[in-house]
Amino acid sequence: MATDTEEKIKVAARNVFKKKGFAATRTRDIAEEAGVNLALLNYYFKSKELLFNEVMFEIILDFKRTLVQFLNDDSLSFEDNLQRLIDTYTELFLREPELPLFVMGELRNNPQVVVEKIKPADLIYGSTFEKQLSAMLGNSSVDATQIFINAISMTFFPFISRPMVQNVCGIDDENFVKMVRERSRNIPKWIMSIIQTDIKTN
Amino acid sequence: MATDTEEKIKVAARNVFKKKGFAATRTRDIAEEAGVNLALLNYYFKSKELLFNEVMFEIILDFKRTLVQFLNDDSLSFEDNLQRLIDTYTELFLREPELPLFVMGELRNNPQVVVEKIKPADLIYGSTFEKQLSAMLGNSSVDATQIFINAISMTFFPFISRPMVQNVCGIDDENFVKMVRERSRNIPKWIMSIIQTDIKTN
DNA sequence: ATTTGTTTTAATCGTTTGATTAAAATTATT
DNA sequence: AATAATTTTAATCAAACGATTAAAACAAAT
Repeated sequence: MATDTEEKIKVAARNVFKKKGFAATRTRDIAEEAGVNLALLNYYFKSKELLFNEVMFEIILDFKRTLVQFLNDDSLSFEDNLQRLIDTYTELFLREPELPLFVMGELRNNPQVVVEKIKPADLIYGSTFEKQLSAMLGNSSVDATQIFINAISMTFFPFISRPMVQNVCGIDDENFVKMVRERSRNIPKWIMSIIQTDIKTN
Repeated sequence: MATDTEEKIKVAARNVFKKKGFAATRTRDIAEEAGVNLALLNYYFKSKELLFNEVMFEIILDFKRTLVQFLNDDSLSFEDNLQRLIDTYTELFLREPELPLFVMGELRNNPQVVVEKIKPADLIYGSTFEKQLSAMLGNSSVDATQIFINAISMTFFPFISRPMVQNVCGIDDENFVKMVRERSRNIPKWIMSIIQTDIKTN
């Protein structure tokens, strides 16, 4: 059972680490953000590194949860499942804008750890989602994985390159939210276009 | 005219900064990588921060160059221009795998500086590429910018999430290269699918 | 050949940073 | 209420880090 203080530190650590990454955050930043004495970080979490690991694993799991949640629902069509997946990630990233870049950064710093925690291959292969997608593609030349990568790319990347996107589109924060929500509605349609053209050309 | 030493430092700094980011790199790392005395960094570049800025601006400009290069060639069709753009970024990222994540990281740390350096809106609007794309879309419901974002997303994101992609696809480094090259050939086709479906549904 | 200017080096400085400690404050137990 | 255990605090430590310095090594100029 986590103390009140312990929880405050964890929340603060999550915020600061997410925003600045491991190397750029000082333990004093976290202590200040938590409104807590510096020594308490070590009292509860031993070291900066262990605190980071604990926080990072939680973030990674939040990230993974969305995937797990909507990959195995066979009561919905492929397109509806895809729509839900994209919607959920879009809303997650709207709530926590630093999440995607943080995860990608960790993926660079600790590829094997992150991949081991998420195990994306294990999640996708054998899932309802993958079966639906494969069935739809038939013996098309491009495989299901590439289509999946396209969907994730189109969903994630605008958040990672947000300031650039806002400049290109000439929009403020408020309209960025509208834009990604509209993209979220469009991406399944776009994916279906890709699939269908791909089927026809074979 | 840059000294030999000065250039060695810059090259080393570029490599280390790209890999680890500003906060995580120590000046001693750079000195060692350059095979040069630590004090020479300050002798030639005043401070770690100024060295970083110099290196970062060069990286950002390398990044921008590809965009500038292929956005205004009206001797080629839209699809051919798109193909060249995607090919060039793909080959750039194969040569410098840390580039996309580094730029995105800087975009988070210093959004206004990076956007000001690249000015993507100024590059795109009024460009041949944008005119070709807009002409193709006509009065379709989705605008040219979204299509452009899709192309860039599908091109960039696999590099940013590389370890994840390699796990999902079950491929090693060598086959990752093959995969992104194949994607590079497919993305223009996929983009055309999106455009054409979008036109039809309006 | 001597002087002047430039580049490189080893040593060291002052801060910052993560971590520890010993005492104080608070809470729990008897 | 007295004692023991836990939590919090202020002060401080040692290591790491960016930066500086003074002297040495080297090159250029006269």
